[in-house]
Amino acid sequence: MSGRAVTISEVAKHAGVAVSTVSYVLSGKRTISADTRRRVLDSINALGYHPNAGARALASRRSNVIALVLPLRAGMHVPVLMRFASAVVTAARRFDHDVLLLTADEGTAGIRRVAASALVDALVLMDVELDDRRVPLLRELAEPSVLIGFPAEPAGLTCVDLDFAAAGARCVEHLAERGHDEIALLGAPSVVYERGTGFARRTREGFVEAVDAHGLKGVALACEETFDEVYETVRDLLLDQPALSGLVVHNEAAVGHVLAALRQLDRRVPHDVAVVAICPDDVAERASPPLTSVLIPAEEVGREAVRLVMDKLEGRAVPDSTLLAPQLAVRAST
Amino acid sequence: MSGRAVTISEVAKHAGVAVSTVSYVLSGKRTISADTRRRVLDSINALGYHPNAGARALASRRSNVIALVLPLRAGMHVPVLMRFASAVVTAARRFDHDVLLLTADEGTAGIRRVAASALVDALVLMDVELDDRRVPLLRELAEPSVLIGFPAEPAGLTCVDLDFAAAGARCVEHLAERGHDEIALLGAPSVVYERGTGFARRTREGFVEAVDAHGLKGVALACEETFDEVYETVRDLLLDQPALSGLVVHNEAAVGHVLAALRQLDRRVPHDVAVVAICPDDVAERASPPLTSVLIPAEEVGREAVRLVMDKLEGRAVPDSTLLAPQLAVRAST
DNA sequence: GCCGGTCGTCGAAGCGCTTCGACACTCTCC
DNA sequence: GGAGAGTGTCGAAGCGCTTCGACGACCGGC
Repeated sequence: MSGRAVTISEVAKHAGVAVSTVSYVLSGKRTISADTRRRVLDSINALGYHPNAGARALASRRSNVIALVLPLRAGMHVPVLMRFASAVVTAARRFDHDVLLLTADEGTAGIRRVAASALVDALVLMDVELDDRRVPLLRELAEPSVLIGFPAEPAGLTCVDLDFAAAGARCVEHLAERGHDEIALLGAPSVVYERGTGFARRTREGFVEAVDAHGLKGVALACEETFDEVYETVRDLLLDQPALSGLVVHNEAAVGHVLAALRQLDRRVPHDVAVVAICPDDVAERASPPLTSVLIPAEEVGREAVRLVMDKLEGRAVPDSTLLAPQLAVRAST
Repeated sequence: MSGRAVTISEVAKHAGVAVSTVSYVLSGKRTISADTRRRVLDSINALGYHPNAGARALASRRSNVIALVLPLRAGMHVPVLMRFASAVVTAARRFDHDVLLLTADEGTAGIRRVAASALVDALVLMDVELDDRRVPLLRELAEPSVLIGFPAEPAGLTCVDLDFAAAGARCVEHLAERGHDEIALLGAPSVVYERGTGFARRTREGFVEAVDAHGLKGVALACEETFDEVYETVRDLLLDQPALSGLVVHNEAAVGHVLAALRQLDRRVPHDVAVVAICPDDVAERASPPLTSVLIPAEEVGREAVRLVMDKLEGRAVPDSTLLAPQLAVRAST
């Protein structure tokens, strides 16, 4: 292979047509006779032609690349982020776009750079905080963007996420249906609440409201991620509330430790304590016992984010806010 | 913001110089007087100029983008992959390159596409298998590439990785020094061995050889990743070999379960059983007790991979094989 | 049989940048 | 004081593609 790449004009010569005709065959922006199209396509295959991305971007003012901005911070459960990322890449390919990976090291400068240089057509930001430094920048950018997660002031932005408040409430409902009336939420590490990450707070709010609405006794706690800290938290919780019989865990990294702690404290799941998790399906299924859970629909969220950003790119109107309904999968833990 | 972007010719006009002069100021490929350079740089700042990536790629035949190919398969520990990825992005930025994220959904077609369309200048592939379908393709590509991990037949390729054989051996040595003479390796899930992933096998080989060399009794087992399976594996192991006193764990996802299983089987770490892990530092530190470990130097490997690929891009000779020496951090578990 | 309207194709003008050769200077050295 | 060797700058030719306007060929309608 290698050598110089095949260009569109070589294809045109080979097929006996004009360069522009080849371009129109590829883009479909003008009608081309079936016969000509056939000849052009054959030549493309015969020569192994691939359009040059730079030239195409220059001429069309579209790079067909979107940026995926991944902060990679403490307290985030990385496998979940990765599933989002993977879903975004797959979805973007369906729209014939590639994905440029941006991390937070560069701060907002990276976003500015790829937008100003027309390296990307649009942006998808993940793991958005309530007070996110990147948000003001987005507002002044010409490029469309979509956020996965909600900032404090989402007006004028396009955001998509699982409806975490509904997820928290759904877990409470499930436990209430099962007859538990004294329950607790073990949430994210406290640093995540302090940072004001939206999804953690929204889950807690949904939990608290549902507890009130059902007239249950319930408490919401932060939850660190080492075994020892989790053990202490669970032990103290059971000491305080011996009648506690239901637990909602919204912390992928801690969920295994919670189960281990319950084992060590001689509480059987689900007999003594029922456990509902908010976590990806694979984590729930791999746990012992497999956990009843509200799944975090990473694939769906990623796909939706891409769909929205493509709509914006085409100038179509999109809703400011897209909340995906939680789905509860009942397994052995409740 | 927005509106049309500033072009190089506007900068040239503003500074009262030719377009080519601006270009040379930016690239440094010809000498420019300090005075002219100053004026040009001022104009660039005043106008907020950012070179158009597409135009630059077209004219220079360099996109300043490298592809990062991430398979995202079963049995891989995702946080580790992510740390590699993050390191690659950061390192690439130091060379003024961006990173395009490719997953395996497209198979080898994605690699072919981004290379043929000149979207990327070079490729970094992660999580390489012994018999990797992507490898033959790399050989026929004009674009330079670097593999993180080793295929079975690495001749003519550039590969970089932790020296896993040395890591396995290092763990054995450490346990031998501590006086343990009956030990075991708990490795990756069996599917990973079957697939022929290099690092899992190389660790096992290093382990086995070192066991022989030190005249120890040792066994190497695959290790699944649910608690129940891990528990059974550990229980059976201790049943078979009651005198076993040292464990090497090379499986990030299972390491927490191994410790939980030992707790449940009333074996104290390190008093009854010493545990050495091969895993990222944060996992080792977060465990209870904190684990003596050979760290997986994701940042260093990622950085090295980028350095190598940039060298190749510049036409410099690079070694076929780069093995990073393992480093053992002693903590509370041995 | 002529007019207006598609339909299918072509040629050319860019898109914004890099890079090559040329040229006008200024030094340096014999 | 003139040859030779840098310096610093410019103009123009692309890089490979998209897209616009133009135009011939063919259609049906009166």
